[in-house]
Amino acid sequence: MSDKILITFPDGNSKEFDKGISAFRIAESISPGLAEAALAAEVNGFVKDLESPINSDSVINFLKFDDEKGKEVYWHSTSHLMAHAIQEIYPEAKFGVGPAIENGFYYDIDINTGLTEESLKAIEDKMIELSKKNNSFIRQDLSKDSAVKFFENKGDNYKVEILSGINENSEQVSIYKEGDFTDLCRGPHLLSTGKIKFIKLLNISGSYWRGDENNKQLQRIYGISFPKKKMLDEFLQRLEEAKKRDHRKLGKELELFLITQAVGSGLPIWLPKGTILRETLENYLREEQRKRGYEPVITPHIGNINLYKTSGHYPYYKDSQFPPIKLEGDKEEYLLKPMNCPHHFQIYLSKPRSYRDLPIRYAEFGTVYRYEQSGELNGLTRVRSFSVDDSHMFVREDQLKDEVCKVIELIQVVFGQMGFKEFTTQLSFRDNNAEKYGGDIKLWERAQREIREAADLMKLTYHVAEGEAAFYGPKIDFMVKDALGRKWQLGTVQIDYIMPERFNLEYTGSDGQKHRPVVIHRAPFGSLERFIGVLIEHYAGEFPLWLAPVQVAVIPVSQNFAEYGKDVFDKLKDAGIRGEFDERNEKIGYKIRDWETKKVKYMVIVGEKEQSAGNISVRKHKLGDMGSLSLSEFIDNIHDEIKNKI
RNA sequence: GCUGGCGUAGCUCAGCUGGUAGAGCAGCUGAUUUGUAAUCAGCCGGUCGGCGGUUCAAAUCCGUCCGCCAGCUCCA
Repeated sequence: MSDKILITFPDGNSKEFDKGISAFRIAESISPGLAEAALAAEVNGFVKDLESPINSDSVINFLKFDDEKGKEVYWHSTSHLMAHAIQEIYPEAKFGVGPAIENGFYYDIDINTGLTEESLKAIEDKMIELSKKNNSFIRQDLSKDSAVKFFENKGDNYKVEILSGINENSEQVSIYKEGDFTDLCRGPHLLSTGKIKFIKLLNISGSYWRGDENNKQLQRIYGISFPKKKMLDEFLQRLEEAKKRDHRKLGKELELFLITQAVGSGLPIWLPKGTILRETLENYLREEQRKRGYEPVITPHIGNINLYKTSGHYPYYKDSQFPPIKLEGDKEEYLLKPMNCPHHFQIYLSKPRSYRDLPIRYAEFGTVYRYEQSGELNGLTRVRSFSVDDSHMFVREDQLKDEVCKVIELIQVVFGQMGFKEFTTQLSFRDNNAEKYGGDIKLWERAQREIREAADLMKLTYHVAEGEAAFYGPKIDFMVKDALGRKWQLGTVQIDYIMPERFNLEYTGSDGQKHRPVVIHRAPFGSLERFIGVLIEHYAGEFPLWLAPVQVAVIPVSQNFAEYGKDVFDKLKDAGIRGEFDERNEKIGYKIRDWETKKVKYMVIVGEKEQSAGNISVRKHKLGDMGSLSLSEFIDNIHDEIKNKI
């Protein structure tokens, strides 16, 4: 057997090395720069420590900080370093889990002291101190039993619990030691702590052990780290920028919506400007739906509780509904509707249906009410009253897939129009926990198959999330991130074989027999509130003209030109353009600044020059003075921009 | 719902270890009549989130409730 191995690099070149050589030595042999920058190595597709020996012919790829997998190793190692620092400061600390996440890392710890901002600073300082010691991360493989003994001895009962959950078959586990700190970990890690240079601990929060609210709540510290100061600064800068896009802040500044205790938590009020935005979106979707054969309907905001007992929602979601309204001296109870479907089913049931009638597509911007937990409420993205751009479509079995494809097409059109390029698509399927779901497993399997086939036909890139289905059926969810990187579900398509049975929905087939339609629940926006919340952040409040509540501000240079300005303003208004006339007694610089901060796209400025020439000057948001042109030319341009939804 | 943080004028915020509130912006009034991101002056504006308590005295200390923020849990 040869004591040489052949190492192949990403560029296709290969080179011989001694058997058992570490990835680090290979990197060194290429260049000191690479050895310095490499954080870990991907050997035949597996991420490994740089120190781990390579014993056979391999394909190797060095991971640096700009690789996602490299970052993961970097941040994971930082979480160990943080745990080490915590152990130094709070020797009684017990450790939960501490993974790398999308932006940084966290560690869950159990200590008796409540952590504060100052404790974070202290931990941070200690981390820097430990990093300077440049301790090596040393991996040790050992049997599960001795690992259990080790952590029992250390008093780390959470680690012991993790070990007891590790697959019976795997006898070997690994621990990593760095200075005086040892942690259960499958790795891989950096060579040493000195690689971790710039650290920021971001926030503290509670988190239930193993994500179960019946367990003890641990303290979770989130943080991030970088090899270069500039990267940390840029990251913090981006956080600041993101805060400026926050829809709660912009919603207030741009006077789009209001949430006030006087009305109630999670009950948003649409201000005039926000209402323009919302109605514009609604009208846009109405038109897209009209083209696709949807029929608008309108239903009441409350309904007899029996509707929801029939549907099965009431028992499932009793706790997250506003309590029923009981009529005095009457046995009847009404529910603020938590969803629109049962109402729409009544429309279907209102007369006999033939196979020729299907598909039937009822659409409604229906406002629903759900009593969300107080800790969940969040601006417009999580509220207690929201309006679903809902539709329930009743289709024959043979029409189902085609109809789902049509819905996906509509969602793609809508997201495309809004410029949402970065959204994820998730197929939400059931898991094995039968209690969570209603209906026959055979129907579920069929529905999941249909959904997957439709998603493939429409060339969606998706991932499957088991256990994320609704209780009545699987769904396709379209999710978008907000300014702070939190994922929100917007559009959704759900297949439902169960409600049709519960409500005894039927149609007469060509064979003269009764058949059961399939129901599709779908909403491209999802909820108007959430969608607009995310949209505000997406555009940072700088809406495309067709959506902008104020499209043009008309600003006379001084009050001497107010009359001419008013005339221009009236003509814009007659042309259907949403404008405001700024006749305040202020200097022009003041007014320009004001409209710039309000993110109004066009300012029309008129003074001596314009009045005598009979034209206008245009200033564009962020771009400045665009020169002068005739009013009619300007109106044509604006009309084009609105029509083309640029 | 849970853990932690926060709650002072419409907005953004100051107010040290207790001595009963302050700025800028916004608003109003007046002067100015202005040329592409803040003209000047004056005025108005707060039961310091609510309720209890400690104290001669509470925005400040304690308790409790409410709300907001971050995360966890939940999400038809």
